Amino acid sequence: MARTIDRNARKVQLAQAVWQVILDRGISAVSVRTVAEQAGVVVGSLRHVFPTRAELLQFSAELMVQRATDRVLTVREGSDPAEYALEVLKNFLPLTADSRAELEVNIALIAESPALPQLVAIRNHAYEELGNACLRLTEMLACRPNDPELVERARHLHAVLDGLAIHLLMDPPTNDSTWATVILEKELARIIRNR
Amino acid sequence: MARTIDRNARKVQLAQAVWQVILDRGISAVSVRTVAEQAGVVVGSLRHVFPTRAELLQFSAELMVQRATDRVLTVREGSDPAEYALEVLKNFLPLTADSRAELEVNIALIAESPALPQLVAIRNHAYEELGNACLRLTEMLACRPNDPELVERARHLHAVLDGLAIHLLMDPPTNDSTWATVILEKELARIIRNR
DNA sequence: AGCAAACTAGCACACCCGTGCTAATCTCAG
DNA sequence: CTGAGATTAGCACGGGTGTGCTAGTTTGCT
Repeated sequence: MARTIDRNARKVQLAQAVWQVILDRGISAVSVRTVAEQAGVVVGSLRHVFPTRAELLQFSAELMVQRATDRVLTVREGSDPAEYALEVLKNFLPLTADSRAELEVNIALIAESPALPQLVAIRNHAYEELGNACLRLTEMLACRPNDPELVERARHLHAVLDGLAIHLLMDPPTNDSTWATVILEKELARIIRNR
Repeated sequence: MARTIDRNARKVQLAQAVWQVILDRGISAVSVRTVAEQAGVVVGSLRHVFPTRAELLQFSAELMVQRATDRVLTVREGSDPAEYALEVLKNFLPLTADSRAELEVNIALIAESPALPQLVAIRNHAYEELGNACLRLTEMLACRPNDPELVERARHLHAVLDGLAIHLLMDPPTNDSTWATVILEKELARIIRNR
């Protein structure tokens, strides 16, 4: 054997190159050549890890979802449930350069799904997970676990969350974005008030 | 002179071909050749109307915004303000095949904006218009025109609207979608209740 | 040291890309 | 009918695309 070295690290490096190309030049500019160049490797090396373009994009999408998941798992449950919920949900808003890029890439990959059917499964899974998270937080805030009535309320919250995410993406990144978290707080307060 | 015929109709025909290609094969598949083939014309003819690819995509985006605007303008103000507001806003949700395709194309074009900077201006304009519409409806429902306090409430509504739009896009088109309008009604009811 | 596996590097092919360009065809005003 | 401008048709160029393929090079276990 030889350098069994971090094959996964190489994959991550290449996925990040994919993201960068998407951010800089749009999804149409993503090719094995542009990505390899962005990553500073030759095409042959890239194709040793990802034999086809589809595999490259699929991994890039999966890693992005993984990143978001990991980020939200770092939030520790505190004393105040509302504060905890807010912290968790803020992780799904593009408030930092990283999460902003994440969302931008996400949208680009969704737009490409007609050509890459594998991507819709990834997207659907992430969507369901986020929906479940909203439901769990709603049940927690309302202190009524397993109440089917809360499903609609959770969907409402989920809609606000994704809507805010898009609106933040429209604003230039330098703009003040506290208004978004204020609206999110209001939405959480509604759930608590109606508990 | 010769057939000064509907040059604009031809443009519309080509724009629709663009949409169809995006829907079927993703934004990356949009080229002058694929679009011309989809429209049933040769590349030369397409390029007589749209000399460059950028012009083709720009017009396609603008027409899409125009379509949505036209659609919403057909709603007549009725007796019940809440009902009127709901009808207006429902036009921005992908509830029909047409509006669904519209949103899908919209997202694809947004994803391509790094490569086509003209698209972000179109997108921003549409976004602002929708924001203004939400504000006007909110003021109407709350019976408090020009109350700056309503700006945040209108943004909240706007977020719910766009969030629901995305969620409807995730669901297969055949699925029941009344839940979305129910949530929208609830959001409007909140505005009225707090008037 | 030796060697097999992992990795890098790159050539080659057939195909699609946008666009400049010319020639043929059509259609109506005169 | 005639001719001019609108429209269609298509060739050609340089360049980018994904991927099959073959050599070189490195690496670490035995």
